[in-house]
Amino acid sequence: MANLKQLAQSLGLSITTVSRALDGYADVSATTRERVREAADRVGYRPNASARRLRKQRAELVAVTLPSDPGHIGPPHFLDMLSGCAEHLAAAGLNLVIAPVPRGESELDICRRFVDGRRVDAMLLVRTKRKDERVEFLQSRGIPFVTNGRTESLTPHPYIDGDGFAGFRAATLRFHAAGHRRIGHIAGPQEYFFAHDRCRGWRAAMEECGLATDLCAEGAPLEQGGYLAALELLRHPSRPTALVCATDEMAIGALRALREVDGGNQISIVGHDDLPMGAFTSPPLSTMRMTGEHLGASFASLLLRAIAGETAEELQELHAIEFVDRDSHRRPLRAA
Amino acid sequence: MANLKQLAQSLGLSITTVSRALDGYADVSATTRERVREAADRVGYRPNASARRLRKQRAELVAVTLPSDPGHIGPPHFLDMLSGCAEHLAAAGLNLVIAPVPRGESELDICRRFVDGRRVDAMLLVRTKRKDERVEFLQSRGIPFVTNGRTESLTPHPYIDGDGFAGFRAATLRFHAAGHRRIGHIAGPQEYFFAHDRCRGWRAAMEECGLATDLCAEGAPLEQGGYLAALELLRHPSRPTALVCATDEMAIGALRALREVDGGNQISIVGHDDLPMGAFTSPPLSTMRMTGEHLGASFASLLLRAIAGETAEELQELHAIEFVDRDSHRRPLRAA
DNA sequence: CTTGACTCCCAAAACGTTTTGGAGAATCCT
DNA sequence: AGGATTCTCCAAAACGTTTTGGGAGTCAAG
Repeated sequence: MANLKQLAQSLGLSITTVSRALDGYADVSATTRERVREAADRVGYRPNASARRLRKQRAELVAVTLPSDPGHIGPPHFLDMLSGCAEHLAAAGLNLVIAPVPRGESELDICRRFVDGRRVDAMLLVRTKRKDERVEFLQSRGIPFVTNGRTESLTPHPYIDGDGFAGFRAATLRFHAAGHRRIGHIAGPQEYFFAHDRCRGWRAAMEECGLATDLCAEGAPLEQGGYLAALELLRHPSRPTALVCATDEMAIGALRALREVDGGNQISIVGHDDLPMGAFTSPPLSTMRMTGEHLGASFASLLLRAIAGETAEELQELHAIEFVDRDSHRRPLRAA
Repeated sequence: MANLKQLAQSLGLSITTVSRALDGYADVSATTRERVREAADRVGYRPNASARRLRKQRAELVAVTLPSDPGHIGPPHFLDMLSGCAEHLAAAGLNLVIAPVPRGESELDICRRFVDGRRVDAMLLVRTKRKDERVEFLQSRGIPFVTNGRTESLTPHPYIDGDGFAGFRAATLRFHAAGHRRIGHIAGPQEYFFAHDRCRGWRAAMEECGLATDLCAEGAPLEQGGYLAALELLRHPSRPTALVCATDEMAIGALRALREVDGGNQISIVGHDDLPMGAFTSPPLSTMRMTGEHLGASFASLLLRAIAGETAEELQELHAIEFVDRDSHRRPLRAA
């Protein structure tokens, strides 16, 4: 409630001494240190954050930009991730501000505002694109940041990501091993790294198996996008018998398309993200997800290490993808 | 990139003039104003946020505490709500920081830290309890805040909430009108206002219809809580034929219990929240939700008005509840 | 020529903290 | 006793902005 000056006056000490006592410096005697601390507790003194930030030239803040483009925000785990991240950051004295992108502004504008206005010490980026202007900007400014998702940036930067290539390759190979030969891919917008990475994984597997890679349709990473893409693949002269979908939401849209076209249950399907609702679709949606326990904490920890000055190469976490097998990936394979 | 001093020097002006030019004061000539603005643009000058905050005695920050108690955080819309809220606040120059509660600390501790450390100008509270110590604290400090959910606080405070009482009363009456006589309620923890409010709505309807109110079981507001509560009600000598559940998650748990006990499909059920996954349960879950378009924006707007000094009474928004009818509320009613 | 109003600008204070660079007193060593 | 060392403490600067309270200069009216 009070400030340092008043507290110092009431104790008959200088501002300096009170400040140092509270910070536990050794150059104030144990006696006065205790006296100061007790008085501070009694008055409920808390240093004024703005003043400290100005003096220490640190904002004690980190921002994460929330993409608002395609209707909604990431998987439902996303808030939990953010929350875990914020909690971990808070333990290091950093608060997390969420920065949605208002219409008419770009994510780059946001970064600029936060960085150049010295509003934050570091940034968190999600939904990276293969060529991501935010990354380029932050690199040019030399401000610490971690991305959730890789980019194709030539100079390395810290990230945390799932190995979509390996995951989608494995899923495709598994379909092949189960006898499928016409395996389609429902892809997300290819400017996003994750979408392109997953697409590459599918393509790699198909080529390893000597199969054609024409059964691929791209759509918005939403239910509707998956629906439309699936309809497109179903119109193909030789229909797919299995579908590997870039996201669960798209997979759910694809399920709707399958139901409409042939009553469903004919075509195997697998998604990615492990959305809770996947457990309730019919058939229950088989899916994949990034391994790892406390992703939010990892994210935060990478950022803290980046702030501490570790080099980008040490700060790249690529997590394996694991299958979450339910039912949709093992529809009976009928002869063509 | 530069600060006011450097910018002023490079222009041969005083700091004062540059500052006032940028803020558009009338006491600097149009000519110099333009000159300053153009120079500022060229250098990419942005005022240092910490300095401004210190001087203006405003943190330009708002915090929302994220409850971490029961495993996860609110309905999935929650992040969208927060995002909309943050966007609206940002337009007024306020940034939203999310403040999850670390283990070992209470939400009250968080409020204290943020408020007494002058880290925020206002607060947002979610998941209110009937008697909420955070509300009491903020009221005692006189800092603006808005809650998402009402409380039983004697002195009024700004809130935005759904009319759970009316919604659950209506849902119960509808079951009664459909011929149900043994209508059970699966309640959330009664210390939460929303849970108690919804329970009261059910109870009021039952009493209006002259029905006993003993078919009520309380549980954690999670799938498992609903499951256990449903099992409890199903053990009752005269089983319910319909179930009104405090949340969709609990309703989904109840559906699982029903499936296990009698193969499901015998008992009508309705939840609240309109979780996306409700569309995929079997039977598809009928539910309710708060009316209103941009809840996040409303939330933010209430807060801005609170900061502007409007009185609490003008800042209470109670939204009607609307039904989202799918299938689970109209199971055939069999004779007892 | 003086007065008052108006225009454009600025020096300095203030916000509340942290940190620098000592100062004075006590203690230790020789 | 005298110098070196250690222990406590503090005055003042600094962080970068906004705001206060004028100060010159110009112009028109008296």
